[in-house]
Amino acid sequence: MIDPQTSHPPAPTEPTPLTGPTPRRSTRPGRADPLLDDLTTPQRQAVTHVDGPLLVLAGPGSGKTRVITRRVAHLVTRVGIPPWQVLAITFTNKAAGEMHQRTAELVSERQGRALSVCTFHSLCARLLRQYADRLGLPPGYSIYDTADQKRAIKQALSDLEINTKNFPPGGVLSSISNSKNELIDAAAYQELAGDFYSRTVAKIYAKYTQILTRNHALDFDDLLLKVVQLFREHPDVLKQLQDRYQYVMIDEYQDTNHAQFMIANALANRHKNFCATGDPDQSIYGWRGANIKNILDFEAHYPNATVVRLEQNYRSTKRILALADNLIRNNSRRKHKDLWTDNPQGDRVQAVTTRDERHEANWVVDEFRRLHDQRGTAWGRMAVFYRINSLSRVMEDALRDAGIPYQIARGTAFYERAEIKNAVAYLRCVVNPADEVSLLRIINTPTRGISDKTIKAMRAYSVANNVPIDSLLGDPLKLTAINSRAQTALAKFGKRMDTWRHAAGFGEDETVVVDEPVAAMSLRGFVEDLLRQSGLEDACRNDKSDPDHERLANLGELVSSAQQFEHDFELELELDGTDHTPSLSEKLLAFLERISLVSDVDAVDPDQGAVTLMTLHAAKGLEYPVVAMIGVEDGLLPHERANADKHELEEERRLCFVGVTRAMRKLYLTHARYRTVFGQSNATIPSRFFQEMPQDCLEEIDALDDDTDGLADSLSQRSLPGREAALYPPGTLVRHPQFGLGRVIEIHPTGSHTRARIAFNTAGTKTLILQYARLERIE
DNA sequence: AGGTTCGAGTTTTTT
DNA sequence: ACTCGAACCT
Repeated sequence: MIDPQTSHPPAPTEPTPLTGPTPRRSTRPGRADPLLDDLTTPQRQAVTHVDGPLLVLAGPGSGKTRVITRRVAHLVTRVGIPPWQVLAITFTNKAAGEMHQRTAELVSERQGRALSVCTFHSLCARLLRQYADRLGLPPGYSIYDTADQKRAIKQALSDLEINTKNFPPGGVLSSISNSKNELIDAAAYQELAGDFYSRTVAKIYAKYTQILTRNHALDFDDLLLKVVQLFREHPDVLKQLQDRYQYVMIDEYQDTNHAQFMIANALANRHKNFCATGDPDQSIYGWRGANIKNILDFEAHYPNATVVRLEQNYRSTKRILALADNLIRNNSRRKHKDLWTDNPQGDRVQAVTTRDERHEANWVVDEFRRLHDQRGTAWGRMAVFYRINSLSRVMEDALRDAGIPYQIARGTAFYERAEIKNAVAYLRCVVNPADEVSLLRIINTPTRGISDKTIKAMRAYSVANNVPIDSLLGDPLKLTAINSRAQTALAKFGKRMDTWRHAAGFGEDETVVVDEPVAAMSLRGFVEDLLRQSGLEDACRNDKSDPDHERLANLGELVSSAQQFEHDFELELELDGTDHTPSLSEKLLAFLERISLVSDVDAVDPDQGAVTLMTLHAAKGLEYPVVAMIGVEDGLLPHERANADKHELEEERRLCFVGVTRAMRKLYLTHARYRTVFGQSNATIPSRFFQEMPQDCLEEIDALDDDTDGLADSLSQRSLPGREAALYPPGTLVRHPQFGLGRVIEIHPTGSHTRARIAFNTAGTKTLILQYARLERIE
């Protein structure tokens, strides 16, 4: 597969075999090289940089991915660096996959496979499995997502008898998470805690850590934290890794947090071949602990660093770029770049005022339909961005009603469904018996006679005697507080779990050798059996609240995804050349790890031929010819929670900048006069960011009088746009009920509508749709 | 034991 | 408006 954007074929003269001539440490400048031919001077400078620290400050659409992939290919095929010495870290799994593929196209198949391209979290998960024994980690540890974390926090709160009112789990969790990212553990947090709130959080933090340890579980932050710990406590491991990964590249460096900074630095510290790419203006994860100073202070950390600025934009029109540039100039905490482009001027960016969120969604849908029907723009080339997920709903409804294909970038949504979470919890329990959060989730799901009372008794016993809760399944007689019927139910369930565990190849004691027929079982088969034997499948089949058996279908989908994963995983190992057939237990471990680390954008398929809906955060790194940003209102963008803090406001501005710069040709920024929140309609104010955009790049569209709710659509179909236009030639003096007197500047029919640009005396210049604007001709 | 109803909290963004 | 948990009912 060749990227259509790559205008040249991936040089057939390659590859240079691994066993080729002695590595050359320089390239010959005069000779044509397909890796360098079509690059600009700064791009080439970045690509041909070999040793020593390098910072690439890449503006939006400046060909950053191309530079990274070319640089890897250059290192491998021109300089002669063994591909397995190259480590490239990206922000999402999808980005990793794409980068891996695009790089692999430039080198030999064999070399491509030997490259390491992954995210920080997947790298860490892998290292922790590999070096589990060094840290005393159980190899089957669970990775807790936010929902699991909240349950653990709630458990901590109830163990400590702390009121969830004053200490909301979410808030406590984010305090803990921020601390972890700063490498502050529970003990250090306690030291720093001054006020009552922090002192209490310190207690919860300690308890939470204890619960996770007891459950053999790590949260997302722990993945990073434990690797930092691994490097600190085991210098030999670090040295081994430093020598293996001599060339370290980190993309989206502006979004790395302190822990990630420590990991990257530790890895690159020995050889100093550290290439960071990113753009401080696109740093949008500060709330998650990302430290923009990592990129701003790069040169201070590496005084001899080479810095390359990529300022030419290949993506957007002049107007879109100028609008973005003007906006971002309002930030103070940045490294200025002179963004420019050779692309055409393009249309003005349309700033659209609509009545409410339904009207807004319908306006976007109508406009997209017009572009599709009249200009032949494919659905897959259009996208809608919003600040918060809840805005997707109206948009979805409108697209569905209009019969337009769409996809939502919510890769994790599937795994958040209750039936899927249950199934996954079973799998986790099989792999990790100590995982109490997962166990409690499924112990009576579907119901099997284990009541809340029984569960309470189990927890009480487990806490009082400091024994793992799962041990009670094998020995329920210890629980004197419950009746014999409950004890039997527990024992039966314990037996069931043991059978699965054995089938999966996880013996209770390490000496158990897996039987032959068991080892031959597939991951798919195992998941299927588990769904059937656990009763999950029957529960879904008999679920009366789900007549379409959607849940059952989802379970089927999980089986398919297990099968798909199994196939990919085996293929991967096979291609790796390692002569090793993975056992069921290995496959299961890897499958669970994958499930835990999927991200929202991972599900976006650009070739699906559907309009794509996503949050501004998920949009980073993507581009679309047509983009509509909805809900561009104060309180939403910038978000109200960011209003107070100057830094947070700057982050909101960067978020807006990211959204704007995704657009290649057409951009719409819409806001609604009234928006319904919690079922209550509230008046809104257009985003203050509008005032920071250059007016000559904007076109204000007033859609307040449009009828895009479908009622008058049939009427407007009948009107003749051409004739209407003739009635209002440019120069005509008109009166608008709201805007007063104005003069028509230009007028043109567009499909069923006629648009008129009118300069009003007091209300400024607006573009109105003639059929809806109740205009009056003044003679 | 299991289902139902009622009330509270929810919505910022995510690996 | 919608989801989740706790109390309450069968």
